[in-house]
Amino acid sequence: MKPESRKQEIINAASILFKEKGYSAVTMRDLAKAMGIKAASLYNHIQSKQEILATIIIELAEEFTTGMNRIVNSEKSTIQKLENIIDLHIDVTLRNADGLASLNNDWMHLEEENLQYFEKMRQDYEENFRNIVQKGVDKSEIRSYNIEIMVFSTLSTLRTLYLWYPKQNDIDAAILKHDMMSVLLKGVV
Amino acid sequence: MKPESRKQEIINAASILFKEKGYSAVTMRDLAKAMGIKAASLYNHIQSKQEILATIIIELAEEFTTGMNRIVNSEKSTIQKLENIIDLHIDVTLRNADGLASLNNDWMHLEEENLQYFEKMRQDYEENFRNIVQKGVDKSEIRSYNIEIMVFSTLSTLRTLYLWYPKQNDIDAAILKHDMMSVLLKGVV
DNA sequence: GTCTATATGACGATAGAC
DNA sequence: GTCTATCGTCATATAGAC
Repeated sequence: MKPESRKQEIINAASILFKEKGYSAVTMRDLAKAMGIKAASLYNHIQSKQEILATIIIELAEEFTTGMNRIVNSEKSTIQKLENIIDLHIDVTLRNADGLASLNNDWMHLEEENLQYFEKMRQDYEENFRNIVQKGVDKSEIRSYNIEIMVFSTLSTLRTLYLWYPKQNDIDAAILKHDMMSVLLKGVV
Repeated sequence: MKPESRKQEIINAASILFKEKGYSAVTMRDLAKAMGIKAASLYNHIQSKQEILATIIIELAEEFTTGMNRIVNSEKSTIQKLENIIDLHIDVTLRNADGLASLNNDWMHLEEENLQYFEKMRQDYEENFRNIVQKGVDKSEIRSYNIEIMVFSTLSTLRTLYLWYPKQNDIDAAILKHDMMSVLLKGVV
């Protein structure tokens, strides 16, 4: 275990609570109680409740953006790119499943610049995904069903991994990746 | 247009607001403003904010339960049953996409009996789904990937339809059903 | 770094006039 | 059926002692 800063401990505790009840329903008193301190004491480590949410979401969104950019710029086949995207989602989910709940369900409570920044990253991510699938169809690497439905279907599954994976006790990450690729790609290839 | 009761108008307006910001972040004052009246006036038609949430969610959950029971008790092949489940989700989504946001994201804010009732229905639904897939694998009607992953993947996509379908302008319901079946089932059959 | 005390405002909901 | 006025509670956040 690396020693965690008090701020990071707060963010981790908040991620769990936000996952259970959502950002708006979690109070600073709830969070303080989970940390074993009083609400006022939280403000020695963080500036606001909003800052906690932004830290959780923006960090994760940037991970996805970085990962997707690397995949897009790689010289790989469409199938390999899709495999890398599945990999990316599974890796992030394993590392921070709790935070992904906020990214998926509470992004609309971000304020101003962070909201715009997040929405831009999400839009770019989806567009990159769509372009990869489209190019695969053009090159006859994958079947030509409705592109939107293929993109939507795959992304829905990957985005919901955070809800499902922590409930599976004894499934190995490597096996998960393999089976996930089979199920998601066999419908497409 | 059928004439709607004032209560139903409130529930419909609430469904839209809950979809946009989530149950906890929507105030009775927000809802009243959307209706063009004052917050206090809402209470002539509904008993509480909680009652609105419960009405939205329980009604939809019962639709899914009824539909699933009919499918389970039918004498059809596994493939046909899966097609019927996809049909069910698309039909409910077309009829009440806004309400499905609450069912998916705000069920944890239900209180007492309604929370238990909902959780029981959801658990039964997933178990019925899993049993249909399992039986299909046993009878070699569908491929034997990891059952949990197939169930999770399909259900994730169907449950997220409410987010995606309203954004697609000109896609016909029949075409949607057909392509959705292809994408979801070809990965399985 | 945590505490007590508190400022300031918003929340869900009710009472009673019209 | 809608209004104004208001109650009691809880929200985020700050000030300042220890």
